[in-house]
Amino acid sequence: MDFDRPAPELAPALIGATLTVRGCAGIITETEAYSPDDPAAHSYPGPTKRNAAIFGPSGHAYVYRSYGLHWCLSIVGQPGHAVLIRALQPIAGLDLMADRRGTAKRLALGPGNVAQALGITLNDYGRPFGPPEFRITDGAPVDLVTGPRIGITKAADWPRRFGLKGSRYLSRPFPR
DNA sequence: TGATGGATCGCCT
DNA sequence: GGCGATCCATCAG
Repeated sequence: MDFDRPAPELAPALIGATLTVRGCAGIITETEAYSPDDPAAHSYPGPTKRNAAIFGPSGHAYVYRSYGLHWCLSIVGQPGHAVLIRALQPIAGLDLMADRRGTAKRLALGPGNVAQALGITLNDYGRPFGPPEFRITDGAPVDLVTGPRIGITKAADWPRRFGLKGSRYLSRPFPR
């Protein structure tokens, strides 16, 4: 996987890839692209202490807290570019995920749930993807669906949400 | 130095 | 479908 590219290219490329984190793994079914020219992106105001990882090397994790209580995981592309992981189809470590989630349903649908299921916290801020226990591996080519983004107020209608076509493992359906 | 407002989720009706 | 929980970087004064 070549991470060193703009988010709008990297986000669709990640769909169908497998994300492995410390014994848990899932197929990436939903992503959103955030580029530095995007008013909704955390990198939009330029580098700060909080978003420093987005301006660091590609293929690293950018972790942030959402609404004061959820962790969310993004993957850094070119400087200033990041891709939010919004949903996974769990394929390994289901018991551990269910344990962390407190339920066996919707194990990793929605960015907050993905991070919770995988045990992602600020400890993983800036961590590189690559080692066996923390990596992303390419999947077979897949069909995609595209739509407006979720949960943001600025430029929400930019078609920068990507999903695995026909998947049951989406945080929400895509509009037609 | 204080106020503000999110790349959300789950429970309640 | 509507709302409360709860943190902290950023911005205004």
